[in-house]
Amino acid sequence: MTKRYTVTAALPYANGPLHIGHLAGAYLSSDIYVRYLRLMGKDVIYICGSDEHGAAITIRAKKDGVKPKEIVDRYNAQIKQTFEDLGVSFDIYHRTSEPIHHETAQEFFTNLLKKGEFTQKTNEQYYDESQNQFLADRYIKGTCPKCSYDAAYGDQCENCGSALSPTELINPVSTLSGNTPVLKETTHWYLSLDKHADWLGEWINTGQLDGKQHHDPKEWKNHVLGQCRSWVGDLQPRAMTRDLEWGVDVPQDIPGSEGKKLYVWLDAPIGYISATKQWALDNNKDWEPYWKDKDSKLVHFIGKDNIVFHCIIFPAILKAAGGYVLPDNVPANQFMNLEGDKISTSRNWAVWGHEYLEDCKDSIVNHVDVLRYVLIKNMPELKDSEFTWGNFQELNNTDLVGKFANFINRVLVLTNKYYEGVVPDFDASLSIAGSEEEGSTSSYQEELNRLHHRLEELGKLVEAYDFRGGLKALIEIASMGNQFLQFNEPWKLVKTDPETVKVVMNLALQIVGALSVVSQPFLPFISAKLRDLLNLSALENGDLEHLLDDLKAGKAVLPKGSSINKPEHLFTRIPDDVIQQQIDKLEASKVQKVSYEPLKDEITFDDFTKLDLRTGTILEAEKMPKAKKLLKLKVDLGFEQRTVVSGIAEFYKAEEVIGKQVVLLANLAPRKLRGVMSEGMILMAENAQGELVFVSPQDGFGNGFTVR
RNA sequence: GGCGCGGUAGCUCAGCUGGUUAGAGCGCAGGAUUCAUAAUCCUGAGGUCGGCAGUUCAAGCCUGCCUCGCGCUACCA
Repeated sequence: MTKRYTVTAALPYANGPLHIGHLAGAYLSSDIYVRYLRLMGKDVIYICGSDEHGAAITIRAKKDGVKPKEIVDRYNAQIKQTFEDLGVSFDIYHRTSEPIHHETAQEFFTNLLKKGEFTQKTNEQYYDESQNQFLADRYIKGTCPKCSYDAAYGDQCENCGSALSPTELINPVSTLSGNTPVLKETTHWYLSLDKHADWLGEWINTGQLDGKQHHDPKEWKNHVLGQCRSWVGDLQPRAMTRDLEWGVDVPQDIPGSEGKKLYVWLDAPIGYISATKQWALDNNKDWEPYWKDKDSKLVHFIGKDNIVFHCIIFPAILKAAGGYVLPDNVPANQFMNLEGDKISTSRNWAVWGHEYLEDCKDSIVNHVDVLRYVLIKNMPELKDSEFTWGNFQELNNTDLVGKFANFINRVLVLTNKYYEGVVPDFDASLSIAGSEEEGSTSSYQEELNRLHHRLEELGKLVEAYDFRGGLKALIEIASMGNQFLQFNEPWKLVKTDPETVKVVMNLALQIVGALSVVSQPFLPFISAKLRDLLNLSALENGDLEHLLDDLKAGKAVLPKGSSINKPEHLFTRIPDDVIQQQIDKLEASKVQKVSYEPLKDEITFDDFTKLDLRTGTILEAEKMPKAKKLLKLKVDLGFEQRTVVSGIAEFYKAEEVIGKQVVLLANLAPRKLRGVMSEGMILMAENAQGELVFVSPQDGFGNGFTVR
C-alpha cells in the first residue's frame, strides 16, 4: 500500500530558458500526476530545481564575460518564473548551487567511497600547461574528425552533431589559452557499475529487488525498458568525478581530491534529495520517509535523453548508498518536434515558454491553459510528437471552445435564464433522456453513476501515466454533457414539462461541478475560474476523492438552492492573425543568420607553402564497412596512387565519385582510420548545413600537379 | 556498423497475453437543431495496418529479411 509519493521532474540545466519540448517532456506530465494525487488526498512531494554546474555554464560565462554564478542566477530565476506562470506546482524548486546540496552530494561520495564502490583509475586527458589545469571536454576545440568542422568541442561537434571525445579532435586547442594542450595523466573515481549488473538486470527485467516484487515492469513504457535492457547487458565502470572548476568539490579530506569535482551523475540527481531536505526544513517536516520508507513510491519524470541516467546509474547509486527506495517507474517521454523540425536551441527553432507567456497574454484568453492543453494533447508519451500552430489553433477552437467551454456556457446561461442562477430542486423520480445514447431513457441517479464512472476511468488513466488519455476523458465528459443537453432539449421541454427540465438542468450543473474538480490537474487556471463561477471554494487536497465518494453515495456536487454567477467565456476562438504572427516569428528565426565561420589567424606565405596540394582522380571507391560516413578511395596522382579514407559517405555514393577530379593534401601525415591507413586528405567545401562538395580542378586537367 | 524504440484512415494518434466485418478525435460530405462563443447533436465516406517472405486453423499484433524516422553507441583527420 503506497503511503506517500516522491515525484521528481528532471532538473533543467540553468544555461538557457525553457521551451515547449521541455514542458511536454517532463513538467506537464509530472504536474498532472501530482495534482491528481493531491486531489485524491495522497501524501505527495513534488521536487524540481536548477542543475547549475558543469562546463557548459563556465564556458557560457566566459563568453559573456561574467561569473558562472551570474549565468545560473539569471536562468534559475527565469526558469522558476516560467514554471510558476505555467502553473507547474512544485513543492520546492531548488538549486544545486545551494550549500545543502553540496553537502548532500559530498556525503554520498564519502559514503560510497567507504563502502568500496569506487575504483580509482588513471588515464590521459588534455591539460593546459599555461593555465595549469585539466581541460573539460567543452574547453577543447579542434577539427571534427567526422565532418572536418574546425570548431568542434571535445564532447560534441555542433556542426554535425556527433558525439566526440577530446582525443579524437584533430589539432586540439585549449579554449582557455589558445595553446595546444598536452596529454597528462589524471586520476578519477569510477563507480563499479559492472558489480551491480546482476541485480540491475533482474530489477529492470522482472521488477524483483532483493527477492521481492518491487514494481511491475509491464507498467513501464516500452522505449524505457528497451533502452535499459540494451544497457544492462554491458555495464562498465563510469567516472564519477571530473577535472572541473564549477561544481561540487570532491570532499577535501580525501587524498587526491584537489581540483576534482563530482560529475553530473553524482551531482544532479542527488539534487532531488537535497531539495527534499530543504523542503523539509522549510516546512518542519522529515525528509527521510520520502526517500527511505518502503511505503514511498518514487517516480522520476524525464525526457528520453535521461533514461539510462535515471534507470541505471542513479538506482545503482541509491542502492549502493543503502537504505534508499528505488524508482517505481520512470515514465520518460520522447521528444516533441516543432512544425516538422526538431526543436533546436542553437538554431532558435523553438517556442520559448517565457516568450509565449508574454506574446499571448493579451491575444489568447486563458493562454496558459490553452498551451497546457495543446502540449498535453500532443505529449510525446510513446513516440516523438509534433507541435504546430495550426493544430494549436484547431485544438483551442474545437475542443476547448466548442466542446468544453461551450458546454459550461450553455448550462450556466440556461440556469440563469430559467432559475435566476439558482441550482434547481427537482423530482428525482422523473425520467430523462440518457446522455450516452439518443432516445434512451435514464434517471438522475443513473446519470450520476455514469458521471462517477467517467471520473474513475479518468483517474485510472492518470495513474497509469496516460495523460493524453486522461485529457481525452476530460473532454469526453464535456461531450457527454453536450449530448445530454441535446437529447433532452431543455429549451423545448421548458414549454411543456418544466419539472423534467429541473432534473435535466440540475444534473447538467453537477457535470459542470465535477469538471471544476477533475479539470484541475490539466487546466488549473480554468478550474479555479470555474470554481468562482459556481461559487465553490478553492480546491483542496482530497477534493476529488470526496467528490467520488459523494457521487457514489448519490450525493450532488452542487447543492440545490445554491446560486451561481453570470457566465463568462472560459476560452474564445483564436483568430488566424494571432496564429500567423507566431508562425511568422518562427519562420523569421529560420532565415535569420547563416553563421559564417570567423576568419582564422593570419598566416605567412611560408605557412601556406608547407601544404602540398595535388590534383588527382578517384580511381576506386568503396564504402568502409561498419562506418556510416567513410568512403575508402584510391586516388591517382599520376606518379603514384594513394589510399584515402574520407568522411563523405553521407553525401556521395561510392560509385558516383569514381572518375571525379579532386585536390588532395598530399603531405599530410598518414593516419589509420577504422583499420585502414589514410594517405592524404581530399579537399571539400562545406556550407552552413554541413553539406560537402568536392573542390575540383577543371575536368581533364592532369593528375599530380601542384595547387597554389 | 551495433543496439533500442517507432512507421495503423487526409492529419494527430488508440489498438490488452495473435481470434468475429481494424478504432477514436480532427478534417471532409449530408442531415437535425438554436440554449450556446456559426458553437452543438446525428449519419456517412475514407485504411494493401511501411514492404516482402514465413510460422499458425487464424497476424496490425509472432519470426526473418528489406526500407524509412528518432534515440543511444562505435579506435569514424
